[in-house]
Amino acid sequence: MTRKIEPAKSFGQCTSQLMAINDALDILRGKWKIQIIGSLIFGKKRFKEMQREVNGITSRMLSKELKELEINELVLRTVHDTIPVSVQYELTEYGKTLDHVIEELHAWGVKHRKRIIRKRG
Amino acid sequence: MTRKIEPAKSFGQCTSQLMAINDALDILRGKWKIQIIGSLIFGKKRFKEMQREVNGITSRMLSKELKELEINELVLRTVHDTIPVSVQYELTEYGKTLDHVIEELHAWGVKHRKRIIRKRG
DNA sequence: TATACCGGTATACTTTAGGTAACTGGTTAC
DNA sequence: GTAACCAGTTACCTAAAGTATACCGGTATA
Repeated sequence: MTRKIEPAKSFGQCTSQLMAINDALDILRGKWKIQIIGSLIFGKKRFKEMQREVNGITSRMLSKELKELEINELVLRTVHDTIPVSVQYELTEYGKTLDHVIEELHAWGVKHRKRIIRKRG
Repeated sequence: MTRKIEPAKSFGQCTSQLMAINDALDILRGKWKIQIIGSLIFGKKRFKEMQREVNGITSRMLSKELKELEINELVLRTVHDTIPVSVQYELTEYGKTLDHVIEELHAWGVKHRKRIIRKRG
């Protein structure tokens, strides 16, 4: 579940910096979050559509993760009044602000991966 | 992952991008990693010194996490031949390359925290 | 002699993340 | 009428992460 955001404790800037970092990490943490965000980057998707795209995810996990992302206002869920109902998920503008974070994670991850592979020969 | 990456990419490219991101996240994963790195940012520290600084961590967890960081070459462990022995931990140059990632996480986390707190009133 | 610091281990326990599989209520197509 | 698609939910289970507590050999302090 999402870690509860706690008020800054009195002993210093450092602690509140750590909390901010952990707030960010909490949102990206878990096996599926980044993949789900990734699958929404190029546009709206329906539930089953995402389940097909995000390899190996069960409906239970997809549902759970999407709820968390929705609570954090990174993802918007829209129910269309068709018959049968269709449900669209999309990144909010706010969700898109994760761009830079993901970009940095990616850049570092690529370097790290190269380094590890080099060591192994 | 961002818009500068062309939409017409293969599934394979996407997967390897996800892997890189997850490689990076894996290293920062867990309750204590960032705090430990944080406590080393301003210089070398001894084991107990870190345990005092990283609030609430047990020696078991600190030991475990430091080992992982050492294996990933982010932290260097040095045993000094004093009596009794003292052990110093420090960030490697490689470890310091995480600073951009951490900076982005921090920047985003701060905004997120403000947003959430504003909503609560 | 007792106490506390150092850098950790060992053992046992609880909590959480995530997986499995079955099922819901509705709709459409064969 | 039965099979399949949609958008999920429910109950149960396992493995990993994390906690609690005690302990180790060695040294230093009172």
